[in-house]
Amino acid sequence: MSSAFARRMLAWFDDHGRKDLPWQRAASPYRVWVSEIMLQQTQVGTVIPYYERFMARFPTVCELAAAPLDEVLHHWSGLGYYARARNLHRTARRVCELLGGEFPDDLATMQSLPGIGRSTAAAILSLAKGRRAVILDGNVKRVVARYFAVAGWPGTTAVSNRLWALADSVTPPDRVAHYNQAIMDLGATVCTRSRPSCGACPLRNECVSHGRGNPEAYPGRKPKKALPEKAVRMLLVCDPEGAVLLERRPPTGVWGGLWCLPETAVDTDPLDWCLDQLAEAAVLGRRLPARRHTFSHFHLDIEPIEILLNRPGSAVMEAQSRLWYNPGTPRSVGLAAPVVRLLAEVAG
DNA sequence: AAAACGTGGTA
DNA sequence: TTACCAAGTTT
Repeated sequence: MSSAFARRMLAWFDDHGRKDLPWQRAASPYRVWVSEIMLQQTQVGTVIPYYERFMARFPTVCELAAAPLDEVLHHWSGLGYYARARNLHRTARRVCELLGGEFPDDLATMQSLPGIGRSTAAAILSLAKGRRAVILDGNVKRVVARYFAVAGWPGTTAVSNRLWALADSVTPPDRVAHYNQAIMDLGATVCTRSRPSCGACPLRNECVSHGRGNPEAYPGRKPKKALPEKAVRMLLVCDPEGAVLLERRPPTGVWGGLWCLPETAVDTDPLDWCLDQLAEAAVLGRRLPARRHTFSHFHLDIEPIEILLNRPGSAVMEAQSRLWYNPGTPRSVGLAAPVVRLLAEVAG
């Protein structure tokens, strides 16, 4: 039995829903899974080109499992939240090697896979397998919070539990793939965070916050905190052939597993660093303009300094986690966005 | 429970 | 320029 909420949502979907997104064509658990991971905290327009490149290179879960992590991170380079890519690779190996290449049929097993939480598990089961499963992403939270006028910030357990229960109560038993797509589409295109188009909403007559004239008050905002400040120096150690020294980041933390420029404290002498780390004498090159990088949880002031070596990097002693990267002949490794920008500036 | 985890768009 | 935040999960 389906609610008026669901019936209106499905009728709206038939006329206005999105039905031609890349991951909706030939939908399969693998294709939906990759899209759902990419779409976590990331907008559709940003994801599409990454998705197309990724699926062209890794058409099946076992081809993804067989690939080196460096190549997976390479295809993720610039998308952010790189734990998603590391977990994607781990889950691909598990599904290919332990589950015979098939994704699980139940929510609990699906959710036990790395990087797949409650909402993503439900999205895969409903969108790719037609199973009734309740999703609660940012769009659903906004639609439900406004429709029922649920006060408070969804980051708290109490509000989150309430939203899950309400989302469950309006999710119909049939056509769940269309329904879940519909409520996400409505949140993305009509019930937007600011200036929602309530005149175009199929739920406006029953929407509590619309009735009260304050839909934008929902969901409640996250309490704001001052972001910590950090400052680092990034070394562009260049050899005569145009190669730049990169270091692999630790597997956890910011840019985990990616190759980045060597970082030092801002008061470290870069030439001393070369002597120390590379046993090489060097000269200072250009000083590039400092830039500010804003993460979701801190500010990072980056002070890039170019250093010139007088012999090829290949001749210089290199540690396990270092490589000489020549932008002219790029290797298939993951690079953080600020590093890509800096390399382009040095080349130009 | 709260913090960590990226990047680009928007106001 | 800064603040806010988008198809969340993990620790």
